[in-house]
Amino acid sequence: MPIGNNHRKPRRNTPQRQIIFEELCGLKTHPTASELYEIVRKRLPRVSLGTVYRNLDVLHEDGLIVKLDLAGHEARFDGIVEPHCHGRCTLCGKVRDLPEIDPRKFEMNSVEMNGFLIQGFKLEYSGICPECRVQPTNCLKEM
Amino acid sequence: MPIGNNHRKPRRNTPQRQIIFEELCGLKTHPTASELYEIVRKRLPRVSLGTVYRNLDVLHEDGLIVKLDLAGHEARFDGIVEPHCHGRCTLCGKVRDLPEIDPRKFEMNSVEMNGFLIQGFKLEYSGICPECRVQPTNCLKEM
DNA sequence: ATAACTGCAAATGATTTGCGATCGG
DNA sequence: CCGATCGCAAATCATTTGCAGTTAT
Repeated sequence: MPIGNNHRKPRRNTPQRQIIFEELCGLKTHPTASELYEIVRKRLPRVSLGTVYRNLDVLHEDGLIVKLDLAGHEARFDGIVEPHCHGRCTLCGKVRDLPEIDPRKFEMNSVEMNGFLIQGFKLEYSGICPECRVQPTNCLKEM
Repeated sequence: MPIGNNHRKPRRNTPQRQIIFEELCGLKTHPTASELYEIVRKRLPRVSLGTVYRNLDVLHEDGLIVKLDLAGHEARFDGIVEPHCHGRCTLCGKVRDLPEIDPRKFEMNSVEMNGFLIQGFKLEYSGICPECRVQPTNCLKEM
């Protein structure tokens, strides 16, 4: 398959998918799959956790929701797809929305954003490594 | 317990811990616990995976190694504790060391660092949320 | 029709933990 | 000594998957 294969797979508009999407978008929090499952269950008592996982995958794949893989925790999901950052409170553990990165602030030790006192950050790049730029084979040895 | 409780717990210098640490520091890659287990096993045939996990925890807790919780993957470990960033290749999946962040480059769409073509990044803050700054109780409800 | 989708239950895979034995300080 | 640590095995926890029945298009 060609690079950049964005063939949208055929999707069906099932009530499960619709309700999972609706409920997620109605939240300002960042629920885990299980938390969202409990919420969705109120409207669809027979829904399964597997269906929630599968639909979150599909919605994420289609760019309709955001999947947050934050350090050392289960995945959390966000109905807001506009680019923004997240911060986890070191005291209560909650994940908060934070405004888009302001690069100049990284020079400082501790800055404030929307009342959130930022003490640290973790930055993870993605892209193409030197080897794969030359010879894009699957070299899945040393990670 | 007081904030900033850094009581160093009493540690014992076991051969297992020593060898796990040595082998990790001797690698330029970022092994998972299982990968490191296989390596350590060559010198300690009777070591258990649980011991590797427990020692990696201890070493991380004591700041002797770095634990990488990269998006959607098992944890990887790094013997280099000097601050630096990591990038995952979207083609081969390998994790690479990258130089410390250069904030100005974030303005661009695609930049290069040490031959690694950076196409995206994920930023995760940590700090104190507005509520906890006022009333630092454990409010572990909505995350 | 037919392939995407569902609920259910079992499987998976990473990590943690209980336990009785061991051993470092 | 004695409690930190070990090996081992079982447990846990999030997530995925196989399957047979269902349903959207």
